[in-house]
Amino acid sequence: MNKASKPTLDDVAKTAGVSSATVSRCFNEPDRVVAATRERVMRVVDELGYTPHFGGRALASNRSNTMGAVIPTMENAIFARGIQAFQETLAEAGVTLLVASSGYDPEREFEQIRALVSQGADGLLLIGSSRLEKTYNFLRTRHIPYVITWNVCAETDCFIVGFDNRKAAYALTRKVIDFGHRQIAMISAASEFNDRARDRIEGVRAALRDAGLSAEQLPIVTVPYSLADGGRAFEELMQGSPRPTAVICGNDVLAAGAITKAKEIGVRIPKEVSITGFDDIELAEVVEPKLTTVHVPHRRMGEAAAKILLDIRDGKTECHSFELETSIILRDSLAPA
Amino acid sequence: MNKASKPTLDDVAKTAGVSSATVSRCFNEPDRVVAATRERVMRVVDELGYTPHFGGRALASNRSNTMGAVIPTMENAIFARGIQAFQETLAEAGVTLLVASSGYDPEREFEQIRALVSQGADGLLLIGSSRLEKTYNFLRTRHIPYVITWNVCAETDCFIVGFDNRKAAYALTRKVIDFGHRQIAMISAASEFNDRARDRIEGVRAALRDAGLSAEQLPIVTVPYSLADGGRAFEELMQGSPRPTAVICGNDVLAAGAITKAKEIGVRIPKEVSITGFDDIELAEVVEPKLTTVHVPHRRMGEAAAKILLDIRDGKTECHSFELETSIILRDSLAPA
DNA sequence: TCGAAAAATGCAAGCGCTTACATTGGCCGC
DNA sequence: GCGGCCAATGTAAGCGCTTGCATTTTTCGA
Repeated sequence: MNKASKPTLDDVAKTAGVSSATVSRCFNEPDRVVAATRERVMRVVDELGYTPHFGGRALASNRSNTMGAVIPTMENAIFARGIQAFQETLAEAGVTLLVASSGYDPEREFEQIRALVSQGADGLLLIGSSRLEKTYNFLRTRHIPYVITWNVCAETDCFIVGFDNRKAAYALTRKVIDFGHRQIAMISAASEFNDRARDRIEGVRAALRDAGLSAEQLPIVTVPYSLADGGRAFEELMQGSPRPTAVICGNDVLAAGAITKAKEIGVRIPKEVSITGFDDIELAEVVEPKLTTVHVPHRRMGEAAAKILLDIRDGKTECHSFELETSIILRDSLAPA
Repeated sequence: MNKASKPTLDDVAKTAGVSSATVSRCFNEPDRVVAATRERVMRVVDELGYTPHFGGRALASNRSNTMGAVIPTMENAIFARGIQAFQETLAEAGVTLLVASSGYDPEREFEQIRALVSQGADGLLLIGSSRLEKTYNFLRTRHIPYVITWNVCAETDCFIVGFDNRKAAYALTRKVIDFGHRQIAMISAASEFNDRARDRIEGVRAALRDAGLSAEQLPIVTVPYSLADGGRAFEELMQGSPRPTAVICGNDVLAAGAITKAKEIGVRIPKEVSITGFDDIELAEVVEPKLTTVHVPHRRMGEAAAKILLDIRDGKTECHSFELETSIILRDSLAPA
């Protein structure tokens, strides 16, 4: 072993006076090696600072102990919590997580998925269900297990751990209407490649319709995902006529941006205008007034996704998709019209 | 090629009627293959949905095109922005990022670093400089390039892209004192394995001392890192006597938690008590009153770290450590005593 | 105490890829 | 028309590890 390079299994084996197979078994099937030998080997492992070479292992065993996740962005707290839980659950099973972000670009998502797969990801966590056809083709022909999160969808041949964005948005809008609001507007993330945003919009529209309000002329401002975007959108809506008395936001970040902007331009929340969010991230409790929003069990979603992927890897087929419940959290930003 | 398994280089080679070496060269040194052949090969690659096997590649070439990052937690926006920038910069160079989180536990950090290295990480982004001796030993004996971020430190033999937490905290405290505050308290993250927290505390103490105030009896409440923690700590401080007129928080999350709690218990900010944060994440502009804080160029830090790591990988040794400047952002949460 | 079964360990063949070196074939100048 | 050179491609030897099977050692009942 060249001292500038990593020690290998063989180095350990030679130093410990055993065969490389025995060293390998110390790592993979410790029970099959007698304690005395195992301890001696492990001592040498420590001494040499040996770490198994991932490539060699993946090549020989055809397993990588790696899962991948492609999320739209890491900057947004909305995904952070779920991914953190995903990672923790995987880590418990000795599996490493590879994270990549697509920047909400489907083409980039495709590339990232390819990259993760060739990195050896045994399975993938994906956000939502709207992606390029070729992406699905790739996943299918390569038999990559994946679980779709953050939404439920019609496709039945894939694993899903999500919640019903449409239903949740419907319930929330219902609540807003029950508070007496009739002039309702919406701030949404771009929905072109974002089924969560699309479903939320649909939910709002459906609730409006069912309440006998015009769903077609629901004012919607579509923006990217930052706080500042939410503020700008809010300002635009305030210039509309008739001015909305309630603004339903596609997520908490946009809602927080809207509230912050409202203060700047002197619109009192919730006295003049009510605002609602979606996700119930920490931010929702920090803004003043506190945000009425839809609580999403992000952590449970991440954990469940991890478990499903691990089950698939271990050949347990009993694992199935399931839908998590959301709930409406009433706080101060929603008040009677 | 079994149709249930991934196509290999040989499958491509056979189908295209060339040798595996030629296919390999199409990927790695396209210029060395004549255009006609290359196109034919690439067509087959598409047809078969071939993706190079990372393990095989890493094994044969001894390169992985992968960098790793170990951060304390993904849940915290403080790291998210910097890591996002890090990832984007790496992606431009065709390098994949592996992220792991340590939960602020040095032992776990060691394990995660080992895991990333055995996954083939060519380099590592690490947060801060306080970690186990054995971790540094491992890094050193294995010749793993790493860059330390989020702080500057005394060690000169490693690459650093950070800012001076002590200096920044000093300047901020100075500012607080200039506003007339004499009863100052602090809420900090646990500093045992967290040099950023420690340096910030030291900076505060030094400023106090230089202003002729007693640094030794600075009330400090130490907590984990969540919003709720910040709130609890604030409540505790408010029961102290004499009651502080300014609370310096170790980061924006704690500060936001403190502000939120202040409202709950009826303490007016900044009229009765001023509060400051650190980091200048989005949250700082959302809380009411807006947070006076230290702006940290997270994105630039992430980008610079990526560039350094790429330079090291490419054998450019000219890259060196550097210190980024922070600045104080005055907002509404700090007012005269 | 002996032999058979069980437990522990060793042997060696790849896993998919890169790459140094060998081979082929086409083109040049003379 | 021929030798020599270069560009294009092929050959084959590993990279570090796992694992089925072979071999050695231990255990234990009779």
